[in-house]
Amino acid sequence: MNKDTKKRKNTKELILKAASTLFSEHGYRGTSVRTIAQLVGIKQSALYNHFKNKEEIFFEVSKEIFNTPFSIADNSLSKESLTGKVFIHKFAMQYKLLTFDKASEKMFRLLMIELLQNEGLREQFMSEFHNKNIKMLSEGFFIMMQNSLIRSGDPMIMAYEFISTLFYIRLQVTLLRFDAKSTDTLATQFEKHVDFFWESIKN
Amino acid sequence: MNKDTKKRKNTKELILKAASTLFSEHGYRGTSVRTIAQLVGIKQSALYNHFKNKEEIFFEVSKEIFNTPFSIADNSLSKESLTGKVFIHKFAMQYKLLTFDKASEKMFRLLMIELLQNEGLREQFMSEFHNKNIKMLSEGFFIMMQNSLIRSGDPMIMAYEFISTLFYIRLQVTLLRFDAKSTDTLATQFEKHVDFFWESIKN
DNA sequence: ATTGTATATGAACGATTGTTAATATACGCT
DNA sequence: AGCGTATATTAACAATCGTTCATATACAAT
Repeated sequence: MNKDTKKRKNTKELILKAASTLFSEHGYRGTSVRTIAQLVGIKQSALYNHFKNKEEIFFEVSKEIFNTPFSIADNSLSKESLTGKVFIHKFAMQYKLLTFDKASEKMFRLLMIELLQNEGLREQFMSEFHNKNIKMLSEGFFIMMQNSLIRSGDPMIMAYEFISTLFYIRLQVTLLRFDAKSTDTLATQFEKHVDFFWESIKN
Repeated sequence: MNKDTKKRKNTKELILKAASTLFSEHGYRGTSVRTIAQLVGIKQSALYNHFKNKEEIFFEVSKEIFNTPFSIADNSLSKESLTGKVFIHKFAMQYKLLTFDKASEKMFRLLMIELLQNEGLREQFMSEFHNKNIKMLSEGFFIMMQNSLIRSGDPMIMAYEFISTLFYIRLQVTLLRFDAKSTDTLATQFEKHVDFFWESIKN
């Protein structure tokens, strides 16, 4: 009774959880409302007590993709960036953490699967995933440059160079883990990238 | 009569062309055999005179993805890599060319769309797109190192750093062009990457 | 206890899917 | 000219899709 009550209460959340799992494995089109309902343990018609339609379920799920922010807050940036290599190391480790975090991984997979099928997702990818990081890193490198911690150059180019490798490693990890393959070879890749990159820009 | 004859003759090719366009825009699941047939100008049942089923059409199309090799042949590598920056510049320009080439772009889109839905594509991506390039570049950097053209270090890490940014730019270009947006900002990004990278490794 | 509300089920719908079979048409070959 | 082969059409199929509706059940509030 008590269990049932509890179960009833959070059906909506269970639906979202099931849907996010299925969407991140088979995409929007590859996931049917019947499969979602089955994973929750209800019939498909019951879904419509909680959501208007399939699209709304996907929309709710996809909102989760970009609300896992990097923990380096913008205001502490100028202080952080004075630490030079520590700053970029910290950033890379955050990135690594998200790469191997189960929930983040799921959302990253969903993003990759639907990136070319969903214009809204593309725009969010550009603004939240790319521009935001480029901006933050550019500012960091600019400050480092002003304090002669690194050689002079275009901070945006540096940001590009730095983030692109992180992204590439993440994509590879995601692909390997999707097939339950080992990511041992890539385990230290993030750190190696930080080392190489810092050698490239340091004064 | 003559025209019709010609049309008849290459229906199979027309199907593949139509299918590759549709698959690269809407993915495998998002493309129906009726839509393919419609684009060719025939009824869907006629497709089955040329292909066993939908999957076979996709398979034939996807074979095209990885058969656009980089023109830098393996045997000329050791000679090429002695040119140092010229070598990596050449490589990057090849990459840029493919990025903006219509046919290559289409195949790259298809690859990205189906990457997480098709295990075979993932494996090919890893072996053809990743490992092959890493290997070629690693060997190049190794030779440059032996000839003191660049600073010492792990050639594979260098290869990683070099290819990841190229890939990241290509992905961005592909996304922007998918929405018919301008890629002006990214036009010189490849060259800037080469310059930055060479500064990072040169002796 | 009764009522109202929220949530579940079962059944059905129209649309679309990939595929097949019977049939028609056009072409090259002898 | 006629025959055989290749390729087209028309029609239908079973399956699956997202969605709706009438109805049943359980819970909270009165």
